[in-house]
Amino acid sequence: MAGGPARLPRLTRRAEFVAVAREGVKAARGPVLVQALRRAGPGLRVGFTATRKLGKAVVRNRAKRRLREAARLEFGAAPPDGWDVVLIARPGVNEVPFAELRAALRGALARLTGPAAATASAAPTGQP
RNA sequence: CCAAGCGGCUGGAUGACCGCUGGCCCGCGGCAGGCCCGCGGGCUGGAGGAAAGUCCGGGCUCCACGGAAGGGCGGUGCCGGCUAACGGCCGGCGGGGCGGGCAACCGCCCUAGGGAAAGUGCCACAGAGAGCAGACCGCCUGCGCCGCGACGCAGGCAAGGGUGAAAGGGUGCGGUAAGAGCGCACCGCGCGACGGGCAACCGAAGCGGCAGGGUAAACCCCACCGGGAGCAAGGCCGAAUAGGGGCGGCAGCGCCAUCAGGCGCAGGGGUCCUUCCGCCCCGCCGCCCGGGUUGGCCGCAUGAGGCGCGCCGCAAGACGCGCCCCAGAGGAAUGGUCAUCCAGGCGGCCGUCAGGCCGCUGGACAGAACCCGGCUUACAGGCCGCUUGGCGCC
RNA sequence: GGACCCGUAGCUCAGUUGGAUAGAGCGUUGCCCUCCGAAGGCAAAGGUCGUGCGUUCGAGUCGCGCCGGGUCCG
Repeated sequence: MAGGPARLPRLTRRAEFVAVAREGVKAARGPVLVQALRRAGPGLRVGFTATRKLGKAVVRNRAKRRLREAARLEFGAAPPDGWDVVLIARPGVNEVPFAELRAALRGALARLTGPAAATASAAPTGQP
């Protein structure tokens, strides 16, 4: 089928998260903050963050699970190619309806990686 | 039936679609093939009673291995039992509280509970006096004074007042100048033959005129226990390589040898300190630099394991038999979206108390990270048992 | 995974061996001063000592259990 790989390629190293936060662009929509960084290679890599300030372990784990499921459904059809994306959970991520969470993610991502944002974003590979 | 207290158990169910992850099997591809790797498919397993806090106890691993004595530090503290062990659990004892009863006594609940007649410290304020006894008001006798009162002096006393958390037994009678265990009775207290109990302890003839205030969650004493670090322990593979380098300090004696060096003794170090012994290893100590701690695998899930039955025990638990295998992630799986049902809550309607129907709402605390045994803390709702009290019925 | 530290007035902090009035500075409020304000002066209010239980005659202080915040090592 056209569902792509079952498991999205993931960001795992702390350095990768720091790079996306420092050099990428970001947009917040409701319960989710999206950071994105243009990358040289093909494909899409995603990382998920839920800080200790968000809540206890059960709250953070659930937040990342909901974000992961939303990302799977949103990115599965048409993954933005050549991007590293970090999804950061904000308060309310576990209380908002799931459709709303998907819409927020879709909106933020469109602003960052859409055609209008391609020119606004600085030279993607021109980092020192 | 209701309420309270105590103890224990449980911690929604079924299904659909889309996903994650461990194991087994099959197919395709990489490969000459197996192993292995990638992709796809099928079957199957996939959070907790607290997974939490990290407060204790262990297993396991490393610190080269082992033994003895002393010290320091830390912990525990009625008795007996259970346990691998514990600061845990069970059963008793002592103490305290509540309830019932005239009482003896009975029931429930709580309990960090060794030693204060080894020593040291502290006991503010008040008060005359606070740990050693003490005299402010006061009581009594004598003298000044023939008598009485007041006052003064000398002496006796500690009953009463007053202070305090606590004032060197309490009440009553006798006794006395006034008093005092000074004497007596009862109560309290200390010692205690003897008896019961494994023990804590219980009972107790008799003796004693009453000594020994409190504080050890103050120091301390006594008894018992404890080496340290932790799965990022530790090991293997890959990669890289060097049992690495620099500076400063200390390296004694003897023998052999041309040198390099070797051997023996001494000395130093080796996971709290000191001393001693066996054995092993190493030049040693301090500071600095470099490498490495970024990958993969093992450890890593058969265990003081669960469930059932029998049997012993008041119990905690022990034993025997049978059956079962029951999570293994790694920015970290066990999820997302719904439907119905079952508890619960709210509102409305019907109805003879019972109850029935409809709609809405709605599921606590919380997420394994090496593994066990406990403790503590969080927790919606439901269930069971015991005790006490109230009401109703027989 | 492990080792610790700190919670006292609105804020920053004192408070020794337990002892009875829990203080200081800034801030707040009121009054004075001034034409008005600032500064200054005078005065006052403001505290479950994070929380619960215990030891003691007596607890901010001692013991235990929790809650919250923070630090360090790997």
